[in-house]
Amino acid sequence: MISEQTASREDYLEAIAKLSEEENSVRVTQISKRMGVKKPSVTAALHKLSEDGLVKHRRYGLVELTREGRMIAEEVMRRHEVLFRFLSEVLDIDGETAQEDACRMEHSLSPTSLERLAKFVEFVMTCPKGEPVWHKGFKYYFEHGERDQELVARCLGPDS
Amino acid sequence: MISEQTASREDYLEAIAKLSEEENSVRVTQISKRMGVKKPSVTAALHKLSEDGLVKHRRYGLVELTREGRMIAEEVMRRHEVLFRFLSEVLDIDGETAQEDACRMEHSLSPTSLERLAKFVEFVMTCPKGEPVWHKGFKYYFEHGERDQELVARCLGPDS
DNA sequence: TATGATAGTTAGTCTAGTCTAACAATTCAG
DNA sequence: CTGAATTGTTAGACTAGACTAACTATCATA
Repeated sequence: MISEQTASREDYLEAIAKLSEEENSVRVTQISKRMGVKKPSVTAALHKLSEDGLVKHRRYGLVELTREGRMIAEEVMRRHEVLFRFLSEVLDIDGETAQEDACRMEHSLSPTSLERLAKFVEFVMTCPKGEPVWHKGFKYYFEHGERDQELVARCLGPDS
Repeated sequence: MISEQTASREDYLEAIAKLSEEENSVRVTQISKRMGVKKPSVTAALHKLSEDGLVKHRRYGLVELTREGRMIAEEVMRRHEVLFRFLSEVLDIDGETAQEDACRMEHSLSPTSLERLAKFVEFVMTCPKGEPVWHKGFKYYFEHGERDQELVARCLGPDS
């Protein structure tokens, strides 16, 4: 289960999943608009995804994900979410760029790296003492091109 | 300059660049082997890259990158390198997985995120005090599923 | 220098994914 | 309940990128 999908197919599944959350029914035109693709392309894609049992779609009817389709879509959305949070929260990249990059990279992150990256973001963003000093130090570093000596000094201890 | 390339074209340029470093001349067969692609595919790709002025190649002859081709290849290799180092050194992903992921993601990282990520890796791996405590804490965290209280305690100060 | 091995190319096929143009179904207003 | 507007589909063309089979250069060596 959770067969390998192309980037394009993953994008369709993801778009359908998001539209399902936002609207109470999903139609070809909406998918077309959201993905910036013409309607015949959507019809063709739905045909193939239908054949593979990932979506339900009858001519002129509504579009729905099957259980398997939804699982794949959720997997893709998770990859997107984790990448987006890493880029925007940890690296402090602006939201628009982070979204665009996440959209492209979400198709090429292995499960191993995904889980590790998720842990990383969680680790950094839920430090029990608030924003870690080193993270402030990093922001200073990429903004000024050099380390903030005051923050370095606060990073005490022989091996810290 | 540095026109947009497809993933496949970037892969060819990258392979040619690496072979140029390793061997003293580059031929179709070598590219074919390295990329796991049949020779006619290489010929076809070289044709197109030639037309666009990214490689020099005469029938039955050697393959070389033009100045522009080399610039693109170096850009791609930099993306690969930065992603690889992030995955393997910061996230502590095993080398093989890190290489595979870097190979796929290297085609979808924007210049903005690339530079920020490079700074991040540099910041983490060249801490003036050696490996940062928080980084050890992260390794403990993903190995054990929870924070090492001793390390948390060492992360002192009101807002650290 | 002739010849077999190796290297490279050409021609043609296939798949995925997109598009346009034209047609068909559905829906909604009057 | 009928016709225009909207929505969706079909048919057909195109591109990128891969493949196989068959052909052609090139090279090395006897």
